[in-house]
Amino acid sequence: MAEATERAYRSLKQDIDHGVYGPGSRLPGERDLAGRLGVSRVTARRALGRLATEGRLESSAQRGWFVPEQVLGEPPSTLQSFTEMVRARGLRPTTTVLRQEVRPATFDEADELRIAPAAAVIQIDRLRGMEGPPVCYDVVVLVHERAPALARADLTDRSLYEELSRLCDVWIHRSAYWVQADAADDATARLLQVPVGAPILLSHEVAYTEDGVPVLVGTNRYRGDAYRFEADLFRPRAGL
Amino acid sequence: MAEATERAYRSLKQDIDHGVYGPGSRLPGERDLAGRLGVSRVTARRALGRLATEGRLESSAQRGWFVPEQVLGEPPSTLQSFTEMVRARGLRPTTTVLRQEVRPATFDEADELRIAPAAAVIQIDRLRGMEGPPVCYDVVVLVHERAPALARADLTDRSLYEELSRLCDVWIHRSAYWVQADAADDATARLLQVPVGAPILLSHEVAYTEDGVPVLVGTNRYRGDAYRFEADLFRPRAGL
DNA sequence: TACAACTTAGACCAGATAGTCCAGTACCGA
DNA sequence: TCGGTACTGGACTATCTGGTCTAAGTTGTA
Repeated sequence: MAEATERAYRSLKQDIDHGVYGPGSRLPGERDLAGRLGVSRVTARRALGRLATEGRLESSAQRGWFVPEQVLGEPPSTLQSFTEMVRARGLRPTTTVLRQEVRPATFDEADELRIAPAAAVIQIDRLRGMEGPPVCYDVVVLVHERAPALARADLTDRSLYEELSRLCDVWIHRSAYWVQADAADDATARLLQVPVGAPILLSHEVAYTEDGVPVLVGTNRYRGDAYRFEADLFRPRAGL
Repeated sequence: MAEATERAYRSLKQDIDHGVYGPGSRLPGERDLAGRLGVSRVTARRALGRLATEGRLESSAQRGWFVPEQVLGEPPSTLQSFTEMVRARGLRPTTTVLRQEVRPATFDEADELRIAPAAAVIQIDRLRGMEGPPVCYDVVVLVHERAPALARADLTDRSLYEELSRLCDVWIHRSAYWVQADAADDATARLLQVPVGAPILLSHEVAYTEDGVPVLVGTNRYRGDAYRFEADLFRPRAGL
């Protein structure tokens, strides 16, 4: 396979592996896809065709390309919002907004978000639970310019990711994530109704759009006994 | 380098430096370029080739020459072994084997590993550190049949994943992972040299080959202050 | 003069590109 | 229910591109 086709093929395959296009979903149109891949439509079609022969994709004339539903499908390393995760467990997520204001960015934030220091950001503090006591204390800092509508949006019992998509037409595509175990400090213990020193899962996230533009940094503190972070990880084959 | 090639090289380099051809952009075709530079195509190609070896240009067959974007590499959502992670930080991983024996699988293990209950498994307990005090208490249970050589392999200061590949020709492709925050119990506290109740990052992993065959389940307990779990997550585009 | 190093023009190829046309599909408003 | 419209995958064409090769021309040096 030639170089451009190869690149397009790999890029598509990776997106499928990572669940960017989940099972059963339809890919963007060939013309759109070719544009995103930086390749002509004919080349994009060659890559799609190869994925189809491998059973990774199915085409339906005049309808589109689809990711086949697979019983044994590899669950992708998928980014799931708190709201989605709670709903997936059949519970109803609750969210209380503690703070929602526009302020200048700190140096660290400006660095992570690739904006000028002191540029306007929106800070949103929320307390989140699933029908019972609070489970998560959530602090999000967004670039004001990239999501202005969120400065005044009502996020009570709503998903920030969904509102970001609905109100601001911003879609989070990738997040750089880390989690570590920590002990609850005074403020966190009070908010999450646990003893000081209780185990807390501390997570930090920088979320990007498809273009690689950072949109928000989030810091979540979960009750250790009420939350577990799950992911599927892939191991790159050395040399490949 | 001869004179004509030298001239062409300098001219092109200057154009790139001065932003005539910006990052990510495509240069005019070789024939056109050769005309503008007042040299033959072969000479122009020599100059282009030299710029390519210097990393200032990239060629793509049948497409053109491109000015590389300066990329801040996107680390994929990658499975990294403890050994690899420690090495990536420039430290030397140390591993002490506490236990290494073949025993029948429990019901839970048989279920996760898709083997018959009481089938033979290898259990390996290790204490791991990076040059200093122990950081991780690591328990791995492998299917004996799928990796028999590991029953007697010496894993002191070695990576299990690497030995798995080297001795058993088994390559871990994907892992189902979860982590949660926990408090250190007596045994863990003693091994990791932390107070009872100190925050611990508890991780659990089921590792699969490319064929989707489960090979091992691992349970790691990390000192909360010494380890952080990192991943890149992708968000499936709902419905679109 | 002879030789080597460099440059040139030209041709050919497989791969890639933009563009067109077509028939089938989905969707929306009347 | 119907019709219009925008969009889709499928197929095809003409054109361009880098990669490779050959043969001839030019220049400088021994």
